[in-house]
Amino acid sequence: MSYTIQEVAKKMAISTYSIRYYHDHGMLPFVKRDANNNRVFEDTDLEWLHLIVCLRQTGMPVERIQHYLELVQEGESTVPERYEMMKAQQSRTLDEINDLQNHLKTINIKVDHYADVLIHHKPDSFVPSNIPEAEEHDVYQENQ
Amino acid sequence: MSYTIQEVAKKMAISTYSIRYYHDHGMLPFVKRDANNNRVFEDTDLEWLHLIVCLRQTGMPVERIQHYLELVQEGESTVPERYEMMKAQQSRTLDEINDLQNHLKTINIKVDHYADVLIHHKPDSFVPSNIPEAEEHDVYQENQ
DNA sequence: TTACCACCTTAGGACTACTAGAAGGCAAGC
DNA sequence: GCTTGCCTTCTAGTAGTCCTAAGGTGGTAA
Repeated sequence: MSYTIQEVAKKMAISTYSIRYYHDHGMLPFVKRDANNNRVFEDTDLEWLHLIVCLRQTGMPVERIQHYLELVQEGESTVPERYEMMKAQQSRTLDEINDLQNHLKTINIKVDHYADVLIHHKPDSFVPSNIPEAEEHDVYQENQ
Repeated sequence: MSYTIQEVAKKMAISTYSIRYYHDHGMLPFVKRDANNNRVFEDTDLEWLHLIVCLRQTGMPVERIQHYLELVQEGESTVPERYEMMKAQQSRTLDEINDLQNHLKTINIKVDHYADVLIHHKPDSFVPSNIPEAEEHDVYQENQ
């Protein structure tokens, strides 16, 4: 199966700008062109792109993704480094999900509060946000 | 309690650059200065900042956050708009958590695969990513 | 045949939200 | 008096994405 850039954008739920950016920066090395110089995407290109989108949306910078894709093409000797990269990305993503779930609690409190104000005519509190004790971070070190 | 910018950065797990950025852009309207022109943060400022960090990290643009904070200061008449904003943010965040959990599955497959290659000496597959059917999006509309 | 639409292309600039560096002020300690 | 270390402001740079301009191609329809 072949796809146009538009079809791929729709399938992956990203913009055509981003796809061209990834292609122009060497992250989609197997994409072909047709007689009119238009990009032609095959299923393997979609698999590459799927991984790129996955890594990008879990916070890996483009430069690291480029490095990872080079490692894949270098072959089996690079498996240890790729393993470490994926483990790091795994724990990053778990942390991010955890952070988002904590943030969701804060947002839920806001939603519930405003519903109370609107439906039960409770007074609006000016306090913008209550900080749960557990959300304090004391491990953060700047400039390291 | 009063805090320096450094202490606040540590507490909130963000950089001092970001805090200054938020302050300079009017998002921390109550922050005082000491005799040496240094920023002095009180507990209410931490509450504001906590909400800013929460909204920012769940994807709300700075401009929208500024607007929200203006609404809070305008008083109770703006509760309906604030309610809509928080509900939108709630569903955005739920979607993002869901996306991350799907991406995590892809990463988990990679980690498991590399572990297999390293420990059980299975061959490395060149296939970068298998695209689950369920992850295809056909609702995406570009330029809207 | 000409007009028009819808898609593609490249090049280049604008934008957001930081991020970093330079240069300097002030207070405490030796 | 000097160093250290924190703070300040100002300016410039960055990543990644978005957008526009200007143009090419193919299909259809009056």
